[in-house]
Amino acid sequence: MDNADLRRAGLKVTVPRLKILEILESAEPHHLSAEDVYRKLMESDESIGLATVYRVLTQFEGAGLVERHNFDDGRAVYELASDDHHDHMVDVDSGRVMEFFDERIERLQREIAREHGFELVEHTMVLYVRKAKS
Amino acid sequence: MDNADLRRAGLKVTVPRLKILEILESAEPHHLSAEDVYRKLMESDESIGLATVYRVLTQFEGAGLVERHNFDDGRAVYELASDDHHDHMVDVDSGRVMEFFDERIERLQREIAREHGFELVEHTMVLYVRKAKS
DNA sequence: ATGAATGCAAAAACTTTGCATGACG
DNA sequence: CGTCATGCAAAGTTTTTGCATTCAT
Repeated sequence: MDNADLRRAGLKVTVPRLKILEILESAEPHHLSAEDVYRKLMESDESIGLATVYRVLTQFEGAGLVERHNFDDGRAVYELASDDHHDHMVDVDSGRVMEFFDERIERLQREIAREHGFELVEHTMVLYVRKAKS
Repeated sequence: MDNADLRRAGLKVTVPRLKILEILESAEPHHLSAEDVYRKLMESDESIGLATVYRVLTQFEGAGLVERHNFDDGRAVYELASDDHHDHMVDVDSGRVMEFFDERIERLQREIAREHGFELVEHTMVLYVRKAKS
């Protein structure tokens, strides 16, 4: 029920928004840059402007439908906001991005924030890794 | 002995490189964008091109002299690589960036990588926090 | 002297904006 | 129908590159 998701976010239901939502849902890997989304739209023979892609992604982010991350190569990537928070692990050799969740990290982060007199609002964590030598 | 640092990195000792190194050393806060560095150079009446700033920062990064981070606003910031690794905490209300180090986190990250069959090369972690309500 | 480094300007990459047209509710 | 959304093109940002000149060793 993507329609409902959009309405709930106060956004009109339009073809571009539905298509982009659909692309984000079926994306593998989950992380797409605006260009990635645009390219996939082209492949599906949709004539949707790149500007619209940016606008829609930004709106989606504002509405909490997607999350925006900045990996260390400097371009923004978007990913559908699922309820299950997770962090990222990047294989520096292959560039492959993996997702993982570790409760110990989550707990520790909240604790560290507290120890400094703050409360944790959110966090980003990316582990750059390499296959362990066998 | 910045001279030695540069030579050790295989870089010729030039005015731009020395000046930029100096700026990074005395920077408060530690994190400067290329523009920030450029602006400070202008203030010191140095006529060094912005392109050179980018080139030098990139070289420094390659040489391990500085670290590059991408905070969530999308522009790259550079910071002198000190031996003491640390992570960052950003106060979402004030925008203030703080540094901290926590061995428990470091250890846990290595452990998580290992559990997934990888070895940790490096990592970035930013905690977005807010002052705890009193 | 010779290769590396610089400055400038031009270009590339990424993202945002203005405006007229078209679509949603 | 009124407004909001879109497409296109133009402009903004940030970063990179080409090339002639200058500098370090």
